[in-house]
Amino acid sequence: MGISQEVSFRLERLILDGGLAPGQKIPSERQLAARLGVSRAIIREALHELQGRGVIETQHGRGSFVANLVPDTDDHHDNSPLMHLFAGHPRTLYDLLEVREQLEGQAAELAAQRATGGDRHRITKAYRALEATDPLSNAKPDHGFHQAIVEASHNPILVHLLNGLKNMMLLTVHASVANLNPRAEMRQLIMKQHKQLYQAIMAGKATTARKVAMAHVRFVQDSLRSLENQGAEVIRMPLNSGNFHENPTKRY
Amino acid sequence: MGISQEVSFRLERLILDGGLAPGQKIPSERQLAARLGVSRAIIREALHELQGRGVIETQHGRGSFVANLVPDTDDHHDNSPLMHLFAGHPRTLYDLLEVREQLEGQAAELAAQRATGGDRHRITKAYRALEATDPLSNAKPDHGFHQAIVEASHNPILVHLLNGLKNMMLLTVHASVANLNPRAEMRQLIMKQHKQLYQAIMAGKATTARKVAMAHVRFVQDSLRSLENQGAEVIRMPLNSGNFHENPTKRY
DNA sequence: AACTACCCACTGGTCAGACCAGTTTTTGGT
DNA sequence: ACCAAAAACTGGTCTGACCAGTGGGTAGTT
Repeated sequence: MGISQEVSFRLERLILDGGLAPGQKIPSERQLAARLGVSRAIIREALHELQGRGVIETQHGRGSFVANLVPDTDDHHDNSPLMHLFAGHPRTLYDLLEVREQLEGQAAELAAQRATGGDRHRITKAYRALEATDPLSNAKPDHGFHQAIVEASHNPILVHLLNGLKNMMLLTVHASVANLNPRAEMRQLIMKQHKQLYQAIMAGKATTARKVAMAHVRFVQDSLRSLENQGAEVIRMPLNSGNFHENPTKRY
Repeated sequence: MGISQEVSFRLERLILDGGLAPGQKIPSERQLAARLGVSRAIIREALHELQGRGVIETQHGRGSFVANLVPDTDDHHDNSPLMHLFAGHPRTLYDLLEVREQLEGQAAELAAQRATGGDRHRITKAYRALEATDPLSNAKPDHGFHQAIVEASHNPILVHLLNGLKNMMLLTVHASVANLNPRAEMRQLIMKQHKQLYQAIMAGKATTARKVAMAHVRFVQDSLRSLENQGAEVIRMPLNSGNFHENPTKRY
């Protein structure tokens, strides 16, 4: 193992084992270099590695600080490699929606073809709940409705994939965007889409259901895009870079 | 954001977008530095960050390689709920193909729209290799061809999902079925489909490419079904197949 | 005394070039 | 055709310099 790795391990050990609390400042690069008897370049490489792991955060001119690594340990499903790929790559969100458009369309089509009595009942129930929630609806009813449809496709693979994609979405997109329907027009459009989807599935119109579902996803896609063009911050950057601009680390 | 971070993002993006396969070598530090117009130190810091995230692995004297991030996510093949579905449920294979039909179709469509010069070159190369293999071809060239197409879609999510599905296929379907083209007619049909797909993508005919790709998957589906009706044992039950997971990940 | 401007001593960020240490390829002699 | 030395790669480390933000302190102003 190279010196660089050794240093990064040593630093990590130091941080985890002992005195250094989240938010605390770690010695400057030059100090570390002198104290550990290595060049500053090595220190920088080691720090970048820790940064990649989300152990520390660095601020130009101020120093490096121990990151809040609590979330890192308790839900480890969002540090999956795929999530990392995602972090901070806005385009990937659209890649996601691109795929989702297909799968959601297929789910709707299959649901229209295959929904049993029980499925129809569940879908209807979810749809009514969707209609009921008026103004500041959270995303839950929406999710329930789509979930019921997907399950009615009777394709476990599809259920699984869409579930995964949805989780990624939720992790990536600001919650506020998830219910991006503060504007009345938009809410009405979405409700109309839901209604069309519901009716198509209930009528067993597979092709229509597919089209409507795909249009729905595409609509969401376009909405996000236009939001983004308006300067809204759509993507949430996990762990590093994101929050220290707007929310500088507390001083001590 | 510093140049270093920018570079690491750019590299990460390159890895995903270019669909660089796990295990694949990335350019040397000096090459990257020259090509991106930054110093080697920056490249090293960026690489260390990616290393910290587990995106790449580095070997002294040899180079840096794209880490196996897929196995990490599909490493659940033991405890994944998805795998449980498979055990003893032949129908799941068809569910799989059902979804795959969609995604392959989309991949082909996007490839036709987005393939760059490099993509076209890779696809052509894979296609020639496919043509060359005459009789008892193993599945590798076929896989290479499809893989090249999927990667040309420039949608990392799609790449990831199809990769996962393909792995499941391999785990589920008897190898003998993978090359289910002992019969000349069948082989010719498949080759014809490949040709059509290749030409459509090269010609940039997105809709045609999608249709052909979907038809191809459906053809495989039908073939498997008819094989099954002839009494062949198509499904391999993962649970009692002993050591199937000793080495599911491909080497490079 | 309070406020502002400025300077200076920090911090991290980037660069250039050199050399060491492994690996792979090329080469040259048998 | 073979095998071993040499050359041409690869990453690993060091050095010393300079740029770019940050913060504290100090001198000058009000």
